[in-house]
Amino acid sequence: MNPKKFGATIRALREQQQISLRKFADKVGISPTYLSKVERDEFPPPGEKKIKEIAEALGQDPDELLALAGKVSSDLPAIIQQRPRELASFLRSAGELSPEDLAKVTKYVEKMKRQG
Amino acid sequence: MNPKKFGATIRALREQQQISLRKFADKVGISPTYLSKVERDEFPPPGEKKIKEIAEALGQDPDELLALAGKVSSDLPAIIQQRPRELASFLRSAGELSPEDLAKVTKYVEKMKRQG
DNA sequence: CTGGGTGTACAGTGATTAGTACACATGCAG
DNA sequence: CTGCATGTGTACTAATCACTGTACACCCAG
Repeated sequence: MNPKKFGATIRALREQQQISLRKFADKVGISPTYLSKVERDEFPPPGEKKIKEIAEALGQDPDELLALAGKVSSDLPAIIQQRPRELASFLRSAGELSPEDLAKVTKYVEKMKRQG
Repeated sequence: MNPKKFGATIRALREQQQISLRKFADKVGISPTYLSKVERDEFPPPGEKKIKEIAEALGQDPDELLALAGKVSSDLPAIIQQRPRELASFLRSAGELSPEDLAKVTKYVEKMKRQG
């Protein structure tokens, strides 16, 4: 989507929690320099692991934050690889579904899981 | 899955079509040296683009071949990023579904698409 | 016995990814 | 006006990725 909003987003959230850049960098295990550049979208977002730590520290959904960074949690590709044809074609269809229809599908799956 | 079967698989298929390594390398746009190493699983599989050309040249499903290579077609992550929460949670559920149940879900989606 | 085709060994490379260290400037508290 | 915290500019770097070129040994046809 918008490829330049990751940094701005996490900066805003960090400022809401009143944490200094250095403290936050330290908490998520990166250098302050790097975080500074990332927050101003001067550097691309970090790797998956760091993004997940950032999400945790900021109380955000990791998948959402990864998406903002133009990434996807690596367990999802791993799942797709188990059944490439079915899941690939599902996803390509799902891309065309309305949000409501997608919600129906999700409910359908939930039901199946409950029934075992 | 088996992280060392990609090369062996494409070598077998290539030999079935009776194409020489050099000709095949040329056809898919890589060097013979490289193909040789890849086919003996001495080098990791090539990038997505080349794998798709290989799939085409061998008449295989690209998603299947990509999966063998431990990869996923990049349009799928792109789709997931449109609705990270829903699709991530769907996939994590789908990972636990039996093949039959997954087939049911796929049919359900197909039906929705036909109905618009 | 040479010339073309087969696959392979060895050695490297250019681009990208995911960062780091060090030094600096500004502001504000005591 | 010192001293400490804040964020930032400059300059690298180590590792990985996705390959390539050159040269070689082998086989077989003519």
